[in-house]
Amino acid sequence: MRREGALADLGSWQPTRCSLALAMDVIGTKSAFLLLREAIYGTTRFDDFVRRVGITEAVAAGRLKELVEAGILAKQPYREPGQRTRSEYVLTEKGEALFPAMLALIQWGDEYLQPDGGPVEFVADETEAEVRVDVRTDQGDRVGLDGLRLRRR
Amino acid sequence: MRREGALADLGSWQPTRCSLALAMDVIGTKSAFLLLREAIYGTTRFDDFVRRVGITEAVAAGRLKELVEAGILAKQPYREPGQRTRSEYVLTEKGEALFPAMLALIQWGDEYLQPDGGPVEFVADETEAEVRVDVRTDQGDRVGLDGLRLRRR
DNA sequence: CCGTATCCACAACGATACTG
DNA sequence: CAGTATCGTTGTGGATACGG
Repeated sequence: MRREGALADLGSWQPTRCSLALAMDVIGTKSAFLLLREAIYGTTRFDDFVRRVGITEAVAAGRLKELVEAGILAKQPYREPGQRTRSEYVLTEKGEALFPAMLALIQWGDEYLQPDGGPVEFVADETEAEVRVDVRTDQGDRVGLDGLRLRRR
Repeated sequence: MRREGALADLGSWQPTRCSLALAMDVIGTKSAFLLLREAIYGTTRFDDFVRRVGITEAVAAGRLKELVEAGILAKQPYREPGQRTRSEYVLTEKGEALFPAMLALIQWGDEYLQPDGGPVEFVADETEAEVRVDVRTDQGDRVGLDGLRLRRR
């Protein structure tokens, strides 16, 4: 694979326009990633985020506020019958769209950082089929880094 | 989707065993992500990493060393005919395995953070077909966060 | 249950200068 | 080309205490 040549062909590269750099400006901290993992796992309550992620309330409050401002989480008041009003943080569509990225990182960790694979996996609700993330062409063929090149849009 | 219930069913949760937390301990900085993006784009030389990522030499040197120690990059001396010996940083198999995660983040940024989509895209070398990353069951059906649940391994 | 307020430690990063 | 050295600033996060 001659990706370097392919990149050079693209000419001058604008780091500020890179989508990954923009993404990391929004979610580029460990705590943000772990909060998002929890949100994907279904956690919605402040207290659960704090306990399950293992961060302090101050950090959780700050990060959650940033994620809400970024439109990734929505903070909604709700009231169970007979209870007082509480807050919950739920993923927006923008937030749910991060699921492939999160799952890809979890999968990578399962495979290369865990001695015996990861502790949990996602399965389809009915069929129990395990779900995985991978890279495919629009024809549906799975592809790796070899055999790819960059194209300017 | 009742993921919260599904998670609660899993009982006590060990944050330290989470693959995402382990992954973030290794690549959990903005500069690490951007260096990996460059490596995936085909960059191999110190100087190019510094210029294209837009970080200082000190940061690049430190991060690259960590990525080498983590087994994600390999530092190799090489010599072009008639030139002096240089160093290059190439992705190991472990490093290449991060491609789906990186592409997923880039895709997310393209879609939600860029006004007109991202500046570049990956295409298959021969067919020119655009490649994308998504989540599927092992039967090949694309699935979203709804309709999934967690299962303990 | 859902946070805020302070203080502190350290990690991450930029700027600059310098070396083989 | 491929780094190292030093300095200063900001970001990130832990600990603790406190309030609606």
